Amino acid sequence: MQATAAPAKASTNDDLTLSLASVMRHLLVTTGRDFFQEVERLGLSLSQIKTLQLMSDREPDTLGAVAEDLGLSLPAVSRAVEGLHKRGLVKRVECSSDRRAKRVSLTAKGRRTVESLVALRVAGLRQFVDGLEPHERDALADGLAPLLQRPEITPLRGSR
Amino acid sequence: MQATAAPAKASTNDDLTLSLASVMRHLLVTTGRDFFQEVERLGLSLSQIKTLQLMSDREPDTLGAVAEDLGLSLPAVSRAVEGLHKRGLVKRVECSSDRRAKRVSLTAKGRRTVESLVALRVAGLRQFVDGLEPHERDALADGLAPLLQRPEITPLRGSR
DNA sequence: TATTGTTATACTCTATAACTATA
DNA sequence: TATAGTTATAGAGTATAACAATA
Repeated sequence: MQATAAPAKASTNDDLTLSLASVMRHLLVTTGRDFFQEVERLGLSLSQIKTLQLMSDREPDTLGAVAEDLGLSLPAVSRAVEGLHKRGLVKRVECSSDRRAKRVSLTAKGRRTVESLVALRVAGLRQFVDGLEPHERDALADGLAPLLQRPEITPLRGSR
Repeated sequence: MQATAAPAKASTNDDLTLSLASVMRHLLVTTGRDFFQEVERLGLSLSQIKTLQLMSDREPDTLGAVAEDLGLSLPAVSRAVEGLHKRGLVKRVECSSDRRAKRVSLTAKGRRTVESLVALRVAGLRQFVDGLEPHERDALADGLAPLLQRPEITPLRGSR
């Protein structure tokens, strides 16, 4: 199979979709290990992890809003947050304007925990990247660069 | 920060890792919706989904082997498989050489179910791909192509 | 006696419902 | 009376332990 006159059109949308699926699957299988191991070690439930992640890029918010965003029931979030509170990962402050409501936010410890979990995820990808040949690495970087210009693809910020 | 003499090295491994993480996160958030909705509709547990997926590219195997591969306890798999059996998605045949063991495999219906779930996942990615501008699409295809040559990245096969 | 799979029991997480306190 | 959050209860799903059948 050699390129003739149509060099760039070697790939249909079907092909590209399958390529993307294959690479994503590989990365998911490969890079999740340490992350889930750490979650297990921390003794946190999936809902608690999701809550931490959600709160990490958000102003203090009510339990109801968190429940809504996570697609969980209010009681489920209430219990998840209770557990996070016991571990000192979040704080709850009574809302001054409506004393029924409470605003949840991460503590410094909670923020550190989220960052360490994100770092583990990123570390898995980093291993993959480090294992690439230069030509693979450069091609991938060029392939991703245009996508990062899209407003809906929020850039993940590094640890510093 | 402007590029001076090193044009192609605009991206460090750190940058590339973050780019990859950003795009993956976007795709995961974006493309999972229909899939999980269908899982819910089917009334299958996550362990049952994993079991179906595992068995879809594997010869009939024992419950113990499945449990081992999924990182689940044998009883958990036993119950998951029992549920799948009730729905007609798997069959269990007593092993002739060791009558304690049973070999599990997908039925035709089970295979169709897996295929429909995979199709939903792929459809989400396909939507993303279809929404790309030509230059984004071509760049991404060129960026992924070298990776697909790697033996550890198993190509996903299309429905036909 | 060891091993494969099933059944028993206890635990976690969830959702719905009942409740408490504000509004 | 309605709403934010908590506590009560019941239902999945899991793991460990006890069991049955076979090796």
